[in-house]
Amino acid sequence: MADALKPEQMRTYFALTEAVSLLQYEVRKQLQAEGGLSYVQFEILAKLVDAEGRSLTMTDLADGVVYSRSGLTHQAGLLERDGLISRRASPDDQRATVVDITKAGRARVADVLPGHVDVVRELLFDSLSDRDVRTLGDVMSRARDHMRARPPRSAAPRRRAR
Amino acid sequence: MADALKPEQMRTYFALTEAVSLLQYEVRKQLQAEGGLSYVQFEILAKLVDAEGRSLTMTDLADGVVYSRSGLTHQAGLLERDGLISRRASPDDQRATVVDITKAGRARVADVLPGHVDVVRELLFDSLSDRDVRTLGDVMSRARDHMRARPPRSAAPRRRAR
DNA sequence: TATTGTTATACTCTATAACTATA
DNA sequence: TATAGTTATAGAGTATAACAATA
Repeated sequence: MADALKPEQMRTYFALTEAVSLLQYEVRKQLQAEGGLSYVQFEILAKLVDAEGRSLTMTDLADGVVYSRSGLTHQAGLLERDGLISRRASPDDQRATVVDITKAGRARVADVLPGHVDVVRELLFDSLSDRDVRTLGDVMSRARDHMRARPPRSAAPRRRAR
Repeated sequence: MADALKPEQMRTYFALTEAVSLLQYEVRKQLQAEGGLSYVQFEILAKLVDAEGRSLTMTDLADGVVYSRSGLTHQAGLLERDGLISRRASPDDQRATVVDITKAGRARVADVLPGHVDVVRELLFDSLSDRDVRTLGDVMSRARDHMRARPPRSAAPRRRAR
């Protein structure tokens, strides 16, 4: 429980958070401007597109998104209001809600995706070599898996400040 | 203007955003739980601590933070209300507001920093070798510099979706 | 009893625009 | 005219807790 990070770790942490913050800012702006979508809404639609026809439950959608259930319900409500998704009771489990993406939803994704990709490429990948990209992917995949493997969100309370 | 990222780029983009998202979630939770601070508030205090006595203007603080002026004013107002910073007119430029961190502000940072560092180490650095850390730092520093070098926020309008 | 999902509600964050004051 | 900062206001996101329905 040392009280500081090594200088190299500090530098890395700051570079990582700052770069990602800049990227996120631009990505959010693009999604909003070109598709009227929040980032979460885009994530939901992208997951549904990725599901390739299989319909997903609210729980499936929540999985991997670090939001509360009610937050997801809210966002799904907005997407449904705009006709981008539809919801219905699951045939298998009457408690579950099954979500499908609509034609309009797919069209919306198709609308914003090119711009989204442009932003990511221009901001992030234009400054990285293929080798950098692979290395970055390896390192961050490892980090992500490590974080995912942690005890959920109900881990032991963090150390007391003192 | 190709319409897709290479598979390797996709993988890297997803790993990066997912890992950082998980990290941010935990960091925010920790700062709120142990110090009642939003992430932005913590950033402001950290910048002031880092300034080592030199006082910063609101513009200095806004620099590097991708928020609106009014947002910064709001957050600074909260910090001042809680006695963590103080504001006064600049002696040099009457238009400017000079911000200083108070004793209580420093104490608050000292309170939350250990827990903050713990979270970052446990979630991020525990899964990375020293070599990974250096590489990640190099790559993300380059990316950050590239993003910072971009035309501000008033760049040409993004490509039209089509 | 546990799980799925929604609702009601309240709070926080952020942005836009109008405004004051100084350079 | 341009810059520094604040205020007022409104909108969007998120969370908590209570709730209904099903497993």
